[in-house]
This record gives sequence, structure tokens and C-alpha cells, in this order.
Amino acid sequence: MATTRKAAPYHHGDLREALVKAGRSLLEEKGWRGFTLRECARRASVSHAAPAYHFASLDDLLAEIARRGSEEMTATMEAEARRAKDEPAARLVGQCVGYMAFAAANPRLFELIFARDAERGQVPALATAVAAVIPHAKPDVKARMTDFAWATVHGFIVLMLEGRIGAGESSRGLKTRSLALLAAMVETILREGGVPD
Amino acid sequence: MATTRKAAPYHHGDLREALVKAGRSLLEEKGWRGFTLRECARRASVSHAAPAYHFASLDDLLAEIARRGSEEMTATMEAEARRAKDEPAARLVGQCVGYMAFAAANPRLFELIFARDAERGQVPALATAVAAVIPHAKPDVKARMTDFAWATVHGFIVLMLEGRIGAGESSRGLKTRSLALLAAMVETILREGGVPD
DNA sequence: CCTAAATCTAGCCGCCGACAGAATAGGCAG
DNA sequence: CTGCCTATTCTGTCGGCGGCTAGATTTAGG
Repeated sequence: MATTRKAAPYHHGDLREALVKAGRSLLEEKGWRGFTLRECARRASVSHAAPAYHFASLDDLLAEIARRGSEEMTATMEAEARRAKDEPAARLVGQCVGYMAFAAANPRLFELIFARDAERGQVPALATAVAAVIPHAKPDVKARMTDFAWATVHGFIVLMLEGRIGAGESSRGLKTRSLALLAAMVETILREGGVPD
Repeated sequence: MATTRKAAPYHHGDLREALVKAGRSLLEEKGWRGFTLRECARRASVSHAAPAYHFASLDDLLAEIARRGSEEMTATMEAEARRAKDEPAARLVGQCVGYMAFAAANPRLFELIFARDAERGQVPALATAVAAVIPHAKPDVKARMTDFAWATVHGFIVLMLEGRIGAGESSRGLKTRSLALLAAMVETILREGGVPD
């Protein structure tokens, strides 16, 4: 056939695709422990052993879901950065906003990405964005500031998703706080690695 | 029986205690999906149904482990703070160091604490420590700075544990980086809510 | 020593992930 | 059109799990 893989559907249509989709929604609905290969099969209207042909194991399916989620997250960040003003700091903030927005919209998937998608030179775009804010800084300072930015944003959204921060607050208030956090973060980056004032 | 609960051991000795201990080490060893009520029972040399008497469910045992872990973590933070210089900023840094040290020493337990121990007015000591650094700031600024500090420290240690930050770095280097991060954090707190310079 | 409560064991249920082998369905050679 | 080939899915099975119940065993306290 034309493509390398599964060109024409046989019994199901495209089971691999259906399983990934079912798995993703199942994960978001029932969480972690409710995620079951058999339930994915059920949602795809297929026997309990059918997934085995497409995914060697449960972890294999999770890995694929994480892989796609990771791509989607990167895309969200870049889209948000493009919407921002054409200015280094604004673009960095945009990426961070995209990061948090994706996590808030897909909390379990976000968790999964960080639990499963280990050891990947993640978020290279973030490093670029930070570097653009402090172009004159030394490489190691840029690296440290990237870590700082990432840690701040990641920690904040995680704590918020876990309900440790701003538990009883309005959505409006949380947005304001997030932006204040990002502003403080940018200022710190500028001060630490910034223009030789 | 003097105390309210399980004063003298019966068959086992103190099964409840043994299960918590076995569960904690099992969690650290096999992680999360290897954590099994039956394996805990096995490690305590007891039948598979014995735990049911002490813990209503697997979640119940996890909750207890998380509860104790949380206390231990708080103690670690306070101990580290006491070891620091008698100065607000140093004590805040000390608490953060304790936070990271505990997480690094008990990564799975640390995860568990944050996953299970939801909705608790966590880390009140951190809020106190931050407030002491910026005594003249308004309450809402203190709150924001506490969130900022917590997010920074939490994000950093999580990313480090996941291997996203400083993957190939020496332990020495990581320590230096951590301290640099904390220093930047304290400076930001001072600048944002600090002394009216 | 006897009773009642506390503690543990044995056994069952339904669910799970993984594996083995049978069955189906489309493509294709003849 | 026939018959085979291979990709895909199904049925059936195994051991392990969490949770439950029934019953045995041990201990405390009179």
C-alpha cells in the first residue's frame, strides 16, 4: 500500500487512533488509576485483547498519548507566543501563558507528560525565549535563568492544579496572580542576566 | 488498655505500624504502580486480607503514609531553618533547603504527599518565614510572595527530580544552582514587597 | 476458666494485563 | 471466480489485584 503503516482499515477503521483518543479522554475523566487498557478497548467497541496488536503494553499506549500531548503542548505555547507583542519579554510571557493554559485545560495529560516523557531536551523554545530577553548574558546565566523561569511557571501551575494556591479564588483573580508572577519572573531575569545598567 | 487505640499487640506485634513502614519502603522501591496492598501484607508476613482490619482500603493506607510523610517533611524544614543564621532571609532559605532535601531523599513519598494530601493549609511555616522577610508589606503582597517562593522551590525540585533540569550535572553543581535560585528568589521577594528603599 | 472483642486466615468475586491460538477480512495471484 | 496470504481482531486462559464475607484464633478482663 501507499504508506508504511495501516493504510486501509480492516475490521475497526483505525483502531490505533481510536485507542489513543479513547485513552486520552479516559485519562482526563477517571484519572490515573481509572485508566485501563480494557476500558479503552471497550470505548473503541473492540475486544479486550485487540489493543495488544497496536500497543505492546499499557505503558506503550500511555507513552504514545504522552508523546502526542507533548507535541500539542509545544504547539499551544508557540501559538500563544505568536499572539504576543513582537518583543522578547512579551513572547516569553506568551509561552509561559501557553504552558499554564495547556496544563489547566488538560491537567492529567500534563501530569502524564511529565511523568512519562522523561529525559527529553524539553521545551527548547523556552530556552530560546529566555535567551532573547537577555541577549548579552553569558551562556551559563542564560541556562540558569531558563531553569528559573521554567521552575517558577511549572511550580505555580502545579500548585494551582493541586489546589494549594488560590484555592477559593475567582478565575479572574487567578489570572491576575499568574500575570503578576510572570512579571516578577521577567524582572528577575532582566536583573540577574540583564542589560549592564 | 490505657490508650484509645491498639495498646498491646495481638498476633503480629503492631501490624498497623508494620504496614505503614512496609508501604513506605515499597513505594520508594517499586513506585506507585508497584505499590500493592498484598505486597505490603507479604512484607509484614501476614495474610492478604489482614490489612483490611487496619485500613479500609488501599487509599486509606496511602493517606496515612502521606500524612506521616507530610509531618516528617515539615519537621525537616523546621530543623533546617533552625540550623540557619538567626535572620529572616536565612531562615526562609533554610526552610526551602529542607523542602528540597526532603523531596530529593524521598521522591515518591514527596509525590504522594502532593497527590493525596490535598486541600490542607499546607506549609504554614513557609508563609511565616516569607512574612518575616518583608514585615512591612501588605498582607496580599505577603501572600503573593509566599506563592512565588513556594512555586519556585517546588517547580525547581520537581523538574530536577524528573531529570528535566541539570540532568548530567554533578551533585555539587546542582547544590550551587539551587542556592543561586534561592538567592534570586529572596531578592525578588525583597524587591517586590520589601523595604521601601 | 469463660466470654466478648480484637485480630488474623481462607476463600470468593469481578476486574485487570499479558499471552496463545483461532477466526475473519481484505488483497492478490492464477 | 478461486484459493491462499497476511494483517487484524476475537475467544479463552493465566496469575495477580482490591475488596468482601465467614470463620478461626488469640487476647483482655471478669
